[in-house]
Amino acid sequence: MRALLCNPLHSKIGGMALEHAILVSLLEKPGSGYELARRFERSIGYFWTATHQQIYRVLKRMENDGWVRAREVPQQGRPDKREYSVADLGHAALSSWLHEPIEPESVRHDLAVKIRGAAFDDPAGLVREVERHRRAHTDRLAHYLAGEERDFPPVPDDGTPPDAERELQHVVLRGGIAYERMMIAWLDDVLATLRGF
Amino acid sequence: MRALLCNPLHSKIGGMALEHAILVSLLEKPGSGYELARRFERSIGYFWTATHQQIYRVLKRMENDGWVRAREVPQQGRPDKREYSVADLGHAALSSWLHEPIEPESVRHDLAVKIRGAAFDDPAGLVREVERHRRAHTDRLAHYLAGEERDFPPVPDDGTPPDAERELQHVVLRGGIAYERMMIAWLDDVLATLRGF
DNA sequence: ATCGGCATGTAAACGGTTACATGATTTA
DNA sequence: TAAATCATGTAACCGTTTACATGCCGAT
Repeated sequence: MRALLCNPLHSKIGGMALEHAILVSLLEKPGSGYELARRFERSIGYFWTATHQQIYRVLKRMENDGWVRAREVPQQGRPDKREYSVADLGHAALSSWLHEPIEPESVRHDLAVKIRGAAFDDPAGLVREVERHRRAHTDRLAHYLAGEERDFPPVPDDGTPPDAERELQHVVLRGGIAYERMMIAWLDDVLATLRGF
Repeated sequence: MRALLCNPLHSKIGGMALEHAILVSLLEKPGSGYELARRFERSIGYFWTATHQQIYRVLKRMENDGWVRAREVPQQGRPDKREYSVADLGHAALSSWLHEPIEPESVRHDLAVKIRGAAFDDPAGLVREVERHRRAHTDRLAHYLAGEERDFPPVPDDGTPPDAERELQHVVLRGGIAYERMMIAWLDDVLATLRGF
């Protein structure tokens, strides 16, 4: 018996958000592939990682699809660059992605696997590794807090209308801060547990 | 000029933790591919997802490598199954993975991309989506809390030595609980921000 | 009879990672 | 003169996702 083909037209639901992350970043500010790669090591990169190879490949595809436009920018003292900005098609693609629901993300949490695995090996041996992770998270927290102070100083409410772009960047950053604080507290819990053996 | 080959012997640092998640799960309790797939929808699956196709493929590779052993188990009223358990080589592989450091995981956070993208579309239109996510997280929290009550009831300290396997499973579950609580609080923050426009 | 659960797979497409590659300019 | 930064790629590999596929059993 033949199986039914049941997906007529709609291509790839979910997944593949790199395009969208790039669109958002280019809407916030146009830039070259190189500049995007830099941003993916900072702001945007805190919740979506990508390497320059990936970015160049995807950028090329997006240009072919008419999602972005490139402009040659001659520079002095530096190689020329191709500055990308979002075209109407790209803006529309982002908009339709924003309107389709995505599944609450499935987690990949190596450290949790390690912690449960430690029961069959050497629990105390994991302490150093967990401490390393705790340090990484306190570093990131400090970095986020510094960024918050720098970019989002408290403003007295003077009736000026809120800037959506800015407010939304801030609430995402607050999410990062909450995440790091939660992780640090949890890793303390893990350390206390490991040291109990 | 020729580039130097600079990785002599060690294959793939990082990545590829599915093997290790399977090893941990099989150490906790031997089982068939099908049973593992079930577990990856529950307990272990809360911090590492995998489909049955992936599991069967990896299981076969692990069997070839001598990491796991299969035992044919005839069943009545059901198809026979191949029950896997961890071999010495697998235990050793897990142990060496546990001892090598891993990078604190890089996050992939679709929703954060959406939230920043909403500034260029319709911020208010995201409210329903964020509410959906909030509901998913409260459901998962309730589920975790029920599991905690069921599997980890409070025990008066009567001097019996702590069970590492159990304690470590519990601390991982507490991590899941802390994560869901953090997410719910943050999503409330996001909703308040979105409603402010 | 059909549906859901048990049980095990193959194959294609896609996304991400790593290694390799080039070449200019500024700074130490 | 060496290292770091700017700038842009190609190729191979590997892991993940999705679609397709089979067949038995028990319950409704």
